[in-house]
Amino acid sequence: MNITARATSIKTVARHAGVAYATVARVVQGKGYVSQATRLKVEQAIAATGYQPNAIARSLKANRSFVLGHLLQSTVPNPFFVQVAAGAEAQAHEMGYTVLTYNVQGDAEEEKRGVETFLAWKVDAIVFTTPVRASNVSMALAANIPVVQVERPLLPDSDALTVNNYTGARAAMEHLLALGHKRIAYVGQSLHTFHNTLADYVETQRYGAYQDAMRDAGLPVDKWVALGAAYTLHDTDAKGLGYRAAKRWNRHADAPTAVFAGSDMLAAGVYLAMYEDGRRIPQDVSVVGFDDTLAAYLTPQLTTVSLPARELGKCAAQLAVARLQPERFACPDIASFGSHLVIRNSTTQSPG
Amino acid sequence: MNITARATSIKTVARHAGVAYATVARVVQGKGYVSQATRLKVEQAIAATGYQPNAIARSLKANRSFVLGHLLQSTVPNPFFVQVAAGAEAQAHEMGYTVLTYNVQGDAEEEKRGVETFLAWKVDAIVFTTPVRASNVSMALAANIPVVQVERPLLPDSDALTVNNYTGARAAMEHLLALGHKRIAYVGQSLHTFHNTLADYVETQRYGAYQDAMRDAGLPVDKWVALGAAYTLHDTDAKGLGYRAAKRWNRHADAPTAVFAGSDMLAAGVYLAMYEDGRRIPQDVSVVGFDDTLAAYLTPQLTTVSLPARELGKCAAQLAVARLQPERFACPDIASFGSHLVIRNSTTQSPG
DNA sequence: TTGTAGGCGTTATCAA
DNA sequence: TTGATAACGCCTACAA
Repeated sequence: MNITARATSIKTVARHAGVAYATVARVVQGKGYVSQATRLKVEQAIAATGYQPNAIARSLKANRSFVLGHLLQSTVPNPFFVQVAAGAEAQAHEMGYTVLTYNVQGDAEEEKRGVETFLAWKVDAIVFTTPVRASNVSMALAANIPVVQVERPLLPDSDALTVNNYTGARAAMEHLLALGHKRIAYVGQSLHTFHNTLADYVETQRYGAYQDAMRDAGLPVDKWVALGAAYTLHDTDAKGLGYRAAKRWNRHADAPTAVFAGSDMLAAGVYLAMYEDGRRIPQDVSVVGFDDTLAAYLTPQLTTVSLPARELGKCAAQLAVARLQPERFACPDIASFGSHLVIRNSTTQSPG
Repeated sequence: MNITARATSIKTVARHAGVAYATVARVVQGKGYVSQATRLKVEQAIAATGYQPNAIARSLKANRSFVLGHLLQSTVPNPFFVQVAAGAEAQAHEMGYTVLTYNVQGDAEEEKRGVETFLAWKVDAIVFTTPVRASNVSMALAANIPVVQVERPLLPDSDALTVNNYTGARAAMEHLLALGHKRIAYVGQSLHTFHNTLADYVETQRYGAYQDAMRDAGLPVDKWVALGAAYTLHDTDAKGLGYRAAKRWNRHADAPTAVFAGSDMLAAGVYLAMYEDGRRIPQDVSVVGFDDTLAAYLTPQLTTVSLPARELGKCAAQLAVARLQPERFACPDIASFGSHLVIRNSTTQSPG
C-alpha cells in the first residue's frame, strides 16, 4: 500500500484532454466560458482518468470547507445525542454541507482535542451537543466561526438552542396528579455544585416543575427526592441511581405510588427495582420517564417526556449555515423547542 | 461573521519574530537546526499570535491526513455500531489519528456520499461498520487506501473483522436446552434473498446455531421460526417483528417455553408481547437476546449474547493504521473475536 | 474561448 | 544555523 501515491489531479486530466488545466477547472465547476467541443473532451478525460476533485486543496484555496464540526457529549449509553447528530447530518447534507462528528464521551480534555482538531481542519462552524467545559466553547468562539450550543449552553456569547423542559415536566406531573397520586417521588440529575444557571438549565426545569407541581398541589416537595447521576457514561446497566432510589423508597410502608424519573435510563432502573420488590407497574406504582429514548422498548411501555432531538440537530445545522450564508439560508426559529408528554402504559390511577 | 478572514499562518508568525518562515516551520515541527535564541523568539511569536498549524495545508503537502474515515451503518435505534465507533475513536487517538464518523442510516446512497466525501478529503483509510452496498466498498478500495470491513463484510478483497456469532448463539441454545426447554422459538433477521454468503455471515451463524442445536437435540427445526427485520432503522418502538411473532405464538396451546431472539431489540418486543398476554418472564417463558445493547435495561434483565463491540472498533482502527504504518504499528490479531453468553434473569427452568 | 501565473499554508530541498 | 524557493491541487484574475 503506497500511501504516497497521489490520485489523479486536474493536471492529469488536462494533459489527457490536451488543454490547460484552468479549462478543466472551468468544466469541473461549470462556470466560465467553455466551448461545447472542449467540454466534451474534458469530460471524457475526467471519466477516463477517474478524476475526483481534491476537497483539501479546494478548501485551502477557498478558506471554506463546507464542513460542520459536531461535538457530541456522549454516544453511549444514552442515545439522545446520537439522535441530535442524525438530524444535524440530514439537514446539513440538504444544504450542501458535510458534518464531521466527534464523540467526546463526557471528557472535557477529549472535547478540547475535538475543538482543536476541528479548528486545525478549518471547519466552517462548530456545534456542541452539549458542551462539557465552557473554555472549550470559548476556544471555538475565538476562531471567529459560528458556534452553536445545543440543549445545555455553558456560555451566553453564542447561538444556543434550548428546549423548554419545564412544560413537558410539568405536564408529566399534572398527569400523575390527575391520576390521584399524592406520594410522587422524583429522581434526577443533581445540579452542578458550582452555580451555573446556564449549565443547570435542564435540571432546574425538570426538578423545578416537580417542585412547583407538588407545592401547588399542597404536597411535600422534599420528601421523596433522589439526586445524582442520571446518565452513566461508561456503564450499560439499569442498576444506577434510579434503581437504588426506588429500592430505598420501597422499604417504607408509605412508599411513593408514582415516580417521576429525570431520564428514561433512570426509569429503567426504577422498573427493575419495582420488579424485584414485587411492585407492579402501573397497578402499584406509576412511572414517568424523560427523553423518550428507551421508553418504547420497556415493558410496559413507558410514559415519558419527549424531546425534539432530531429537530434540535436539524435546527443547529441550519443555524450554523445561516450564519455562514445568510444570503442563501434563513435563520431558523430557535425559540420553539418544547417538550411534550407521551402517555403510554406505565401510568394509571393511584392505588390510593 | 467574516467567513473569509484567514487565521494567522506561519508567515504572520515569521514576520512577528523577524525570521524566515522556514525557521518557524522548523520550530513548529521540532526538527532541523534552530538556535536556542531564535527558537525562543519564535515560540514567543507563536504564543503572541495564537498560531495553530493548518491541517489542511499540511495534508495537501504531505498527501497524508492522519484521519480515518468511519462509516456507520446506523446509529439509531440500535446502539451497537455506536459502541464500535467509540472503540475506534479511542484507539485511533492513542495512535495519533483522528476519526471522522459518518452515519449512513442504512442508506446505500448515503453511504456512497460518505465514501465520496472521505475520498475527497483524502482520509488515510476507510472503515465500514458495516458496509451497506458492495460497490461502495469497491469505490473505497479503488482509491488504493486501506479498507476495513467490520462484522458483515460484503467483499472478500479487503481486511475484514468478523465475529464468531455461532459459539455465543450455540451457547445460548445449550443454555435453554439444559434448562429443559423443548419448544424453543427463534426470531431473527431474514437472510438476503440474493445469495451472498459474506453478507449472510452473521445471520447464518445465529440461525444456524439454532437449527443445529435443535436438530442435535432431536427437536423440530422449523416449527417456531419467524424471520424478518431484526433492526428497524427508523422507528423507536418494540412493536416490531419480535412482538408480532410472540403474539402469534402465544395463541397456540403449546406455545414455546423459550424464545431465542436474534437481537435485544427483538427481545424487547417479545417482552412486550408476553406482558400483554400474561406470560411471565422467566417463569412461563424464557427469553434470550443478542447484542447486549438493551439487555441490562430490560426488566427482568435479559440473558443475551454479548459481542465485543468496543474491541471491534479498536481493532479496526489499529488494523487500518498498521496497514498505513507497518513499521510503527503491529497488525492486531484479527481472528479472535468471539461472542459469549451473558446469563441474567430472563431464563429459567422450563415450566414443563 | 482558452492559457498563464500567482497564491492559499505547509514541508522540504537547497544555498547562503 | 538560517533564508529563499519550489512544490502539493485548486481557483481566479488577467492576458492572449
